[in-house]
Amino acid sequence: MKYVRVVVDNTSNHTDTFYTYACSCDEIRKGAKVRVPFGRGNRLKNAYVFSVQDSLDGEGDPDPAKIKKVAEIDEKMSLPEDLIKLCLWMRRTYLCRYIDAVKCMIPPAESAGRRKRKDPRDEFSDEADSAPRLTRQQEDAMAGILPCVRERRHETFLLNGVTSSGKTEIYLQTAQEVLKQGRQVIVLVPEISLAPQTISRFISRFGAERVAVLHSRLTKGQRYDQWMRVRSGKADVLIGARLGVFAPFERLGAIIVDEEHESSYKSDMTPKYDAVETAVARGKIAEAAVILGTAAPSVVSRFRAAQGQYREIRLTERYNKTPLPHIQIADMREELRKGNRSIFSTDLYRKSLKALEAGRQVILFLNRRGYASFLSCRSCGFVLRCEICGISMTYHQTSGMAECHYCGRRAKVPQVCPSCGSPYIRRFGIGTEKVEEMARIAFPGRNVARLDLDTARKKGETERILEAFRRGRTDILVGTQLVAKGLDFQNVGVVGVISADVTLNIPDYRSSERTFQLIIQAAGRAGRGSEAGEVVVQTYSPQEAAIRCAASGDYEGFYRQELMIRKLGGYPPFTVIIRLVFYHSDESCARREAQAAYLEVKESGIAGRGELFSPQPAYLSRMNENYRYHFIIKSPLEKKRKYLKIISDIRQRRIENPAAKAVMLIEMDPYSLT
DNA sequence: AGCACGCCGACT
DNA sequence: GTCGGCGTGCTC
Repeated sequence: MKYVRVVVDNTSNHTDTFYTYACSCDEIRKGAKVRVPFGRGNRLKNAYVFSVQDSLDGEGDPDPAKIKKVAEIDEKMSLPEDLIKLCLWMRRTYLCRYIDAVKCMIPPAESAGRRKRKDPRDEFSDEADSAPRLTRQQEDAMAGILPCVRERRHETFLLNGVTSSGKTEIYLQTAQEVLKQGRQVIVLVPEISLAPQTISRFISRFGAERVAVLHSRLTKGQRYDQWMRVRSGKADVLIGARLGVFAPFERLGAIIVDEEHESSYKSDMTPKYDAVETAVARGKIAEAAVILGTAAPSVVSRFRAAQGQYREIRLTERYNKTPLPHIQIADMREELRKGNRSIFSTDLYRKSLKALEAGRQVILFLNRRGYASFLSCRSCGFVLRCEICGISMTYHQTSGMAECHYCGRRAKVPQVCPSCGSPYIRRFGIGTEKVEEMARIAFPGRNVARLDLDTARKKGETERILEAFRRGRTDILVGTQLVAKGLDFQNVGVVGVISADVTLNIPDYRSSERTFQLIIQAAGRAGRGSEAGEVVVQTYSPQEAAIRCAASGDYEGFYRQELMIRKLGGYPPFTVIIRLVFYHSDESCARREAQAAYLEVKESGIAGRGELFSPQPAYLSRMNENYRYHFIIKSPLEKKRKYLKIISDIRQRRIENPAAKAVMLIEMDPYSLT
C-alpha cells in the first residue's frame, strides 16, 4: 500500500492544496493522472500525483480515518516528473494554483467526435535535407554547446546572432546531437503561423515522423494527437509556440527558444507565465541545455548573460555575406518645417517610388495600438512624460488630462510645448488603415494590401495576403508588427517605419527596447535576396538612443544606455514589477479591496522608497461590466521573495474571508497596464 | 466550484 | 408528515 498526495482538478480556490489518498498499486509514480473520490458525494475527480510515500508520517498528513482510496490510474495521460517540479516552480513564481500550472501541461479534454483529423504537419513538405558545412563562427558556437549536451548538464546559452547568420542551423545541429544521445528536444517559436520555414527545415532534417507541432491554433483534437505523440515517445522533436515549453518529454535534452526577445512568449492568460523564463527553469530541473536565440537580446537576457547566468555566443557574420541593409532616419520635425504635412517623408517617398519602378516591393510598418495616444510636440518632438516614472503619459479623453499608468499622477495638457514653446502639441495617433489609404493616393496604380489584427482575424486571410505578396501581386504591404516578424521575402527593396514614435511612447518601461527591436526586425525584412535593401525610419525623436542605435546597428550602445535608465527608474532587470488587479461589477468593491490589499503591503513595512504605488483605476477601468483597480510594486530582486510571501498571504486571507468579493489577479512584469 | 447537510415554510 | 427553498461549510 502506498500513499499519494494529489492535486485535484477543481477550479475552486479553496481546494488548492494536496489531498492524501491511499493507493493499492505499488507502481504508482509521481506525475500519474488518477481518478479519486472527492467531497461528500464521492464523485470521481481527475487528480495528479505530486508525491508518493510508503506510510503516513504524521507531518501534514490528515486523520487516517478520513483517507480514501485512489479509484483508477490513467497511465497514458500521466506527466513526466520534471513537469511536476515545474508546477511547483510556477506556483511559487507566479502565485497561481497548482491546477492552473497542471492545466498548461495537459491537452484539453478529448473531444467526443473521434473523426479522422488533419495533421498540422501535412502542410509542410519533407524533402530530405542534410547538414551543410558550417561557417567558422557556427563551428565555434557548436563547440560551446555540444559538450553541454553530451555531458547532459544544464546551461543556458544566449545565441546572439545578426539576421541571416545561420542560427537555425545551430538549432538543427544541437537537436541532432540531442537525438543522438537518445534524448528529446523542444523548439519554441514566437508565432507558429509566421515560422513555417523553421518548421519545414526541422521536418526536412529529421522527417515528419519524429516531429510534433503544438500551438493554440490547433483544434482540441489535433492538440491531443500531437501531445500523445510526444507523450508516447513517437516524436522526439517538438516545435511549438510558448505552450510547447510544457511538452511531456521524459528525457528532455534541450530547449531552444527562437527570437527570445519576442513579447509573445509572455502568456496573457492565467497563469501569466513567461515561456523564456519557464524554459530556463525547466532546463535546470531536467538538466537540459537551453538555447535562447535572437538578433537583438532582450535587455533582461543580455544582463543575465553579463552577470554570468547565461553564456553568450555571438554570430556576427551573415551566412551569405550580403551586407546588412542601410537604415536611414527621417526627421519628421524637419519635414514639417519644410512644409511636408503628409505621413511620408520625402526620402521614404522617393526611395519607395524608385524601388517600385525597378520592379521591387515595399513594406510599410506602423505599430499602432488603438488606445495608446500620447502627447507630442510636432515641432521639436517633445513627449510629455511622468516626472517620477519616466514613461510617457497617456491622454484621457474623459478627464482631458494626461495620466501616468504606473503611479497615477495626473497633469494638465500644456497649451504650448514646455520645451520649445510651439503651439503644435498634439495627441498622436494614426493607424494602419490611414497608411493604406495614403499609400493608395501617394502611389497611384500600385497594388496595396494591409495586414494587421483586423485582417488577420479572418481565417486564412493572413496566408492569402502573404502569398499574394510573395508572388509579387502586391506592390506595397502595409502592416503592424505582424509583418515585421520573421518573414522571408526576396524582393523587398524598401522598408518604411512610418512612425517609430508610436512604440517608443507607449506607456511601458520596455517601450525603448521594443522600438529598438522593431527597427532591427523591420530592417531584417529588407534585402534578403541577392540585392541590398533600404530602410527608412520616420520619427519626431531622432535623438532617442533606441532609434539612433538601431539605425547604426549599435546594440551595445543601446544596451548600456537602456540599462542605466532601467537602474535609475527602478525597472527590470534590477527589479520585478508586480501588479495586482482587482475587479468586480461593483466599483466600490473593487476599489475598497484594492485599497485594503495595498494597505496590507504598506503596513508590512517592507516597501522602501519608490517601490509601492497606490491603487488607481486600470486604464480600461471598466471591462466586460467589471470595474478594475490595480496597484504596482517595483520589487528589488532581493526582496522578491518577501513581497511574494506577503501577496500570497493576502491571497490566502481573501480566500478565507467571505467579504472579499472582487477577483484578484497577480501579474509579474506585466506586458502592459491595460 | 460542487455538493450535501440542515433548518425553515408550504404543500399533499 | 415531507418536499424543496437556499444559506453554510467542507472537500484527503
